[in-house]
Amino acid sequence: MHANVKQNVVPLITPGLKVACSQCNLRELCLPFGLSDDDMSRLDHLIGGGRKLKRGQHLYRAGDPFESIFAVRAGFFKTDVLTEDGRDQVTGFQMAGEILGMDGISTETHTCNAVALEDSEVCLIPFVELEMLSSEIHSLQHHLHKVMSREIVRDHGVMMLLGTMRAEERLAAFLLNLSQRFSARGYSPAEFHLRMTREEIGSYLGLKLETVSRAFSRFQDEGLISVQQKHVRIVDIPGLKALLAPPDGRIG
Amino acid sequence: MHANVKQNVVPLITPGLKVACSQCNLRELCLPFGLSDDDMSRLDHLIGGGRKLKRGQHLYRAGDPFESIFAVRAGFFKTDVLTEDGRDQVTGFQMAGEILGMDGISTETHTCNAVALEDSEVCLIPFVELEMLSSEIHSLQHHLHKVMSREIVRDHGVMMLLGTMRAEERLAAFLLNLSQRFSARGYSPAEFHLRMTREEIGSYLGLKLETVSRAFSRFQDEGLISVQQKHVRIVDIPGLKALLAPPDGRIG
DNA sequence: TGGTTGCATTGACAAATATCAAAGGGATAC
DNA sequence: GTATCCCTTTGATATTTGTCAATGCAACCA
Repeated sequence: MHANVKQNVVPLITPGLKVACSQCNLRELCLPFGLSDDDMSRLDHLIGGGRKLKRGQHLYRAGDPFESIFAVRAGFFKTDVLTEDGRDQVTGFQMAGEILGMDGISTETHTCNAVALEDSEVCLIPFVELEMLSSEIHSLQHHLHKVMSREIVRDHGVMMLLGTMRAEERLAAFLLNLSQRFSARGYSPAEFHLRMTREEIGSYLGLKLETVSRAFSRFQDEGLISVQQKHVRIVDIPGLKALLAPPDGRIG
Repeated sequence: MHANVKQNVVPLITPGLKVACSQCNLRELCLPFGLSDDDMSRLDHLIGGGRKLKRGQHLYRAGDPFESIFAVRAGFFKTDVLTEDGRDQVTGFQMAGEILGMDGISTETHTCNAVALEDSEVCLIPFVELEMLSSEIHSLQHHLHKVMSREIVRDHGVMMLLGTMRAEERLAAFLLNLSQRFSARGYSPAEFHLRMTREEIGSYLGLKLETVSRAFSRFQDEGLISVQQKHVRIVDIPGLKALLAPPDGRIG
């Protein structure tokens, strides 16, 4: 882990790493969604190459000057916020096609840390240039707004989770969310590897790692999932969904 | 309350309600921030008039088609999300100069409800036209992005609160946040009226209303605040801030 | 003005989750 | 290949918050 910190001092842009939205199989999930071929190639020219990160490396840190947003090309990230008083909250996990770094726009400084949870690859999208291009291409401008808005809506969902659900409901919602996102990327919705630790899941869900572990075990005992360390197989998706039923379920 | 629902069926645009950013004393807090006089008058022409709402009225509801964002001109709002399974989460409280409705951009449909908690007034900002103008006025475009980004950062702060703080810490953070926002608007940071019920505070903070009430009482017993129903006076701001000190405070 | 209704407070108890502690299992580094 | 370290699991107990219930307070309506 300390080794990674050291490597991270110099931002490792990989100039040879060719990226082209038009060739990318994530284009339907990512920023170029809905662009014409012509507009997409203009976006291609803007994108400042790719960058590879090893597991554990930071893509950016809170306090770094904001210059670009990032599109995850491959791999898996977490973002987290640290406060002066020592609190640490994981605010999200990002996978291929998802956009990172929009928190930095408001203060021109990143407000959270983004860390690769496995060897990963991102596209750099310089923000000043993206704004310039998006004033020319209306559909790009609108899609950028949609991406930012989607992040706001996603955050509201997390607030709902943290504000109204109990431990097992939170974990069920989390697993179903991962399942759905893997599925959208062509992976199995039922079987996947968790890239994060129990502690990171707990931080995201507002629980202690022991509580997360116990909930996993309970789900397994109940035949909802099969779990071994980081490998998860969802056996009973409807059963998991049923856990999210209303707290006043007997009434409704 | 039912009377309000009825009134709300017809959106009450108030055509006579003159609004002009250039004359508005909220312009430093609101969307026109940083615009030249000339650009501000272009924004003025775009703004589709104002709308007045009585306490309890909805500005918009989840499911409504998205057309505009709104700037709070006067008054006080809450936003909340309802799920099919009957959960209800207050996602924010908005006061003068703050922007409402950005959740609707992503799906072209509002995803939450916005309700006036006192008689209020908003400016309508038609979003299609705002995008058109912002492709011409770079500073407007950039400021819009900052406003959306600020919302994302704010949401991360709420996640931190919900994920890592205990009941009294949450309430202290909430009161300090209100205090700071009232202060920024020229009101007393120490004495204000809460526009929302204990239940709404609880929903926002992920607590039951009884827990909120007990925390208020405890703060009063400890001489941190003086509270009588909805009237709050903060007696000891540093004391409240100290409550947010690290959970591992003995160590650090 | 008096009653009604909704909101707030408080108490006693129950339930959920955190904390502390110990031990086992895998992955990683040497 | 083996030792180490980190992650995970599980148990016993403590703490926090929720639930249920009763009462009080205040504003609003008739």
